[in-house]
Amino acid sequence: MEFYNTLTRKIEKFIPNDGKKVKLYTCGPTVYHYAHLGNLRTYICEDILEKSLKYLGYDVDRVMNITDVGHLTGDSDDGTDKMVNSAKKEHKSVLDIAKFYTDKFFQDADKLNIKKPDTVIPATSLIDFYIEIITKLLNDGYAYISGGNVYFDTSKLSDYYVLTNHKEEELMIGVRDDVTEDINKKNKADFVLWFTKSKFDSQELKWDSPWGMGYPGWHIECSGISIKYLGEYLDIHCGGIDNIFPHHTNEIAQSESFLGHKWCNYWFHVEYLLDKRGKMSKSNGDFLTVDTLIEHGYNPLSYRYMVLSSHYQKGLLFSYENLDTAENSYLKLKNRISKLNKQDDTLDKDFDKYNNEFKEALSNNLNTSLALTSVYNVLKSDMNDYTKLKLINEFDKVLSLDLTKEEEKKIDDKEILDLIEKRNIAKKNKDFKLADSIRDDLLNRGIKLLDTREGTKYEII
RNA sequence: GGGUCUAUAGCCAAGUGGUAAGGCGUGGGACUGCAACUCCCUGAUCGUUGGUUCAAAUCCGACUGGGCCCUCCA
Repeated sequence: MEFYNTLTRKIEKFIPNDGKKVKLYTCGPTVYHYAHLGNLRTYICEDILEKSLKYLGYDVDRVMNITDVGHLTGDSDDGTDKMVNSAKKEHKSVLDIAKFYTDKFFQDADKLNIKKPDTVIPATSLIDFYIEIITKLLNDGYAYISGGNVYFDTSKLSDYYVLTNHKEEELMIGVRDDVTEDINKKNKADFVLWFTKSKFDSQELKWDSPWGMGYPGWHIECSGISIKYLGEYLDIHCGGIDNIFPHHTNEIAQSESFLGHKWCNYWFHVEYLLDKRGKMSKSNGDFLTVDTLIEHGYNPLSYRYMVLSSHYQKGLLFSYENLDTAENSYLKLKNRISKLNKQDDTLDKDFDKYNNEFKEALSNNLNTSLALTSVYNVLKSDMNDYTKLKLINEFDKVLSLDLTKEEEKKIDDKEILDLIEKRNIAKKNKDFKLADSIRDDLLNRGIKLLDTREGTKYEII
């Protein structure tokens, strides 16, 4: 298995710390709003990573956090936590909001066949441990108190910028004009570990700490949750590319200073979903969600297909034209598969050959586009249908496109058959007007007639 | 300004030194009363430019275009 490691900026062979056991951490959602399709692209790719590792024989232990505290608002610097903002707007408590959006997130993920990680931890559940980490960092001289807050001192590290290759002198201050410089910091890159006083004072969630009532900084939760649930040595840490700096950079700084050794060997980052205006985000561009797809009549899995047909390291342009293409391809593919004969047969000797081709695609930096091609290659091969179905079922453990799942028919079969019979009589009498009107009426009800050599059949669309 | 990813047919995209997979669409044909479905056929010298090599889309250099990051973001 090889994939691109942001830490070394190379495609590398993946070697876990402990044989076939993989410790995988993924940054979870900030639950103050719906997840948009861009967010979900990352989770689809991470889902593929987890399932690929398992398919290739690894034992994966995966943890995801839920950020239910401490993320500032981005739309403007108006001094409220995003969670608090939403809570006020919707007249609910902060934790109610968090629960609502957490549930919604997993429902959406489920519609895209994204498996829920084994362990999902809300950030607010581990405050004591963050305090423990911060206390040690203070004692060891990696942190300092200033203006009532605890800061991480980045000058104590020789390679704070490992992940980005930045040079501190070259960094611009205040790139975004809605952010003001914090005068309590000793160094430009220092960041807050614990807030007791901040310009953002309307935080509702506060906890007692050795430094006073307050709340944790924006990066400590991932370090804390990861170390607590996956131990001191992490194999892979995932997230969207926007997390590389500062979030993941800061996680490395605080985690390794706390642990006293290298923490995580592989960093896996997923590129953006773009629209004509640039990246899709909560404050820019069209805010598209799974519900948007459904409202427009798309199968959510068509979006998954679209994501898989691209590569996680490439920006993917979202447009309805591209989605139409994906849906069309996806439905055609399912249709071809549904025509395979389901009778038992002997397993073809080429089973392994195609299975290995699929595994190689995954091993090759998670080449999902090639993995999809494997499905087409199987369909085109001269193996028997039984073997084809068996292979496609195996592939779908990773692809998760419901490739062999038949739609449920909830329609009165007898009524349809009667109408088909009526249409056939009309056709025989060359009353094409009546025949076509029956066909159109059924189509409007979502029933498509198929005139085949074996007679007229129908399918639900 | 610095960093990072990226550039293959109308669109998505494979290719990891030996003269361009696959999917969708388009056009043509078969099938059909007409259509849909299905099947067959159909397309590109790889952003530009130097270099290395017997040989480069693939390696090296320069340039150009696009995305993103530089304390909200997946």
